[in-house]
Amino acid sequence: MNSPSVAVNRTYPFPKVVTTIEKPESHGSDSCRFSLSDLCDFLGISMPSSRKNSEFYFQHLQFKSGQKVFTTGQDFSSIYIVHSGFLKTSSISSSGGEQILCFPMKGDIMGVDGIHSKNYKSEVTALSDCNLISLPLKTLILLAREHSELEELMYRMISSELIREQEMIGIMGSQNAESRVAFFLVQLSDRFQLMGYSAKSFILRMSREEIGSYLGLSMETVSRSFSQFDRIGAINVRSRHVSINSKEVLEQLFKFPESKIGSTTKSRMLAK
Amino acid sequence: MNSPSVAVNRTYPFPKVVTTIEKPESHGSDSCRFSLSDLCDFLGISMPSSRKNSEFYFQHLQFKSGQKVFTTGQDFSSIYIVHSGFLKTSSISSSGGEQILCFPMKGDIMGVDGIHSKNYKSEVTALSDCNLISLPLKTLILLAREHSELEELMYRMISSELIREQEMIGIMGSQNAESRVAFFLVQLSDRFQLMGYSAKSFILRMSREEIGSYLGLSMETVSRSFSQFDRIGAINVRSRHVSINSKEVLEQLFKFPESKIGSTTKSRMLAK
DNA sequence: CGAGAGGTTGAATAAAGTCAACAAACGTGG
DNA sequence: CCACGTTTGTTGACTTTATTCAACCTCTCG
Repeated sequence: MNSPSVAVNRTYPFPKVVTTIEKPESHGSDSCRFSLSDLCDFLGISMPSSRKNSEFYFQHLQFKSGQKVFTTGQDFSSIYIVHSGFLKTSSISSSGGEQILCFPMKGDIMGVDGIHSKNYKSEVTALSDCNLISLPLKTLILLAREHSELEELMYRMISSELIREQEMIGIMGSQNAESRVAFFLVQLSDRFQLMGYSAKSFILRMSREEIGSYLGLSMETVSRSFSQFDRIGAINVRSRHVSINSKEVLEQLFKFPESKIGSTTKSRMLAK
Repeated sequence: MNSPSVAVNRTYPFPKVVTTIEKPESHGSDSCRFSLSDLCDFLGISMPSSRKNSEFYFQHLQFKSGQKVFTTGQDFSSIYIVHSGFLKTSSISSSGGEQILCFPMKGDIMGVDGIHSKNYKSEVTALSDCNLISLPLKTLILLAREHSELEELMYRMISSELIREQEMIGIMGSQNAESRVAFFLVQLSDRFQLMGYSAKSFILRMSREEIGSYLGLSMETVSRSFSQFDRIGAINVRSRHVSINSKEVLEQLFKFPESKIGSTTKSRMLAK
């Protein structure tokens, strides 16, 4: 609970931001400590009655754009919650390629895959300056025992991650390129709305290549889909600036198609 | 804790097995009740010290091939552990198609996606006669509080599910058809070995179509890949009977390829 | 203002999906 | 136990889709 963001930064230096690493003391001390009451507040749950007056602190870490929060194989101890900012989580495939798994933002949980074998299976990189809350699993479990609301929320957040991944598998398994890109835009728009930002107009924090990896497509295909959506008037894209003119059209594009069914299968379905 | 498998069966009848549903009492009572000590034994953990002499039972449910364990949208209360048998979990996509998510077998956990909003997001169907242990979440949480080994195992099992799904996303996002099919075979072989069955020769419990859905491929493509592997001598396939001649070759097929990188990306990687 | 990273677009290619026809396996009842 | 209908799996020919490659554009930021 001492020397806040330094420890993390030092372990996984990132070229671009080396110069900014050595002055974490510039954060006010209250920007590095996050009380239990702050946490409960942030998560929208009540304070545990048993700790109403306890001074209990979590680490509140700051990351610059480009820095890694943790990397594949690193020893696990904490899960992280995004307080602000945008990130990407990725895993390295057997043949060395990067696979983007998700783009965490405010309220998202990260690092759960580290629980299983006590080392992270994925890595997380900040796509913008970020504030994260570090929740050591041991602490969390102890707190959960005396605060069932927190306990339930933990399980629900993890379950929700699982559902998100299931949805992703479904999309990758059955949707064509345009439909995937439409899904991405709708998902992002919904997310921004939930965070209180504009659902109609936003800036992409990730590159076309990262979007492609996330969706299982090549960068060129993502770019072409964007251009196509722009052409039909559903959106306006100008490099990373996106505005959505018709979410309905995007939703149609997302829900309608469905390739890869196999025609034998299809005709047999109709046969009944 | 009464009328064991009936309750589940009655709620989700499956045409094919209707005749076998009405006699669940034929199971001996000890085949329907599964003590805490049995559970700990099965999971490979010690008994909680606080309950060394407690008579505590879980439901031990039997399902016939084809029956559904739970369906999408159904109220959540329990997670399930596979004691024996083979199953499939699937979700229905927005356009009505079935997406297979995994093929649970001995030791696997099912239903975690139900925690988030108190109703299951996927559905589970038995592919063979099965024995499942029903673990009501409430009970499990209470037990976990007084038995940290169980608590840790719970978290680890869920985390492991998340990792499995991440791997699946990686494969769907970046591997070609043959490589996916090779992965499927290797995974299955490993799994059988772990359960003490032959890793070299086994019977597929699922159809080509189900494999295709699982891997994001059409049935025809799966069939062609099988034939191809047979042709090069890596395996022998005869309908659902598979024997593996060279796991090494399959592993190569799985690890090597990697399409969908995008050539622009590729040349830029080399440029550095 | 210039270099380099990031993004777009067209043309060619490869990969997987589609359609169709057939074959093998299964199981049900005569 | 065999015959027949149904379901499941295989294979070839063709089409569609997305990737690949290459050239060019455009932002950004140092």
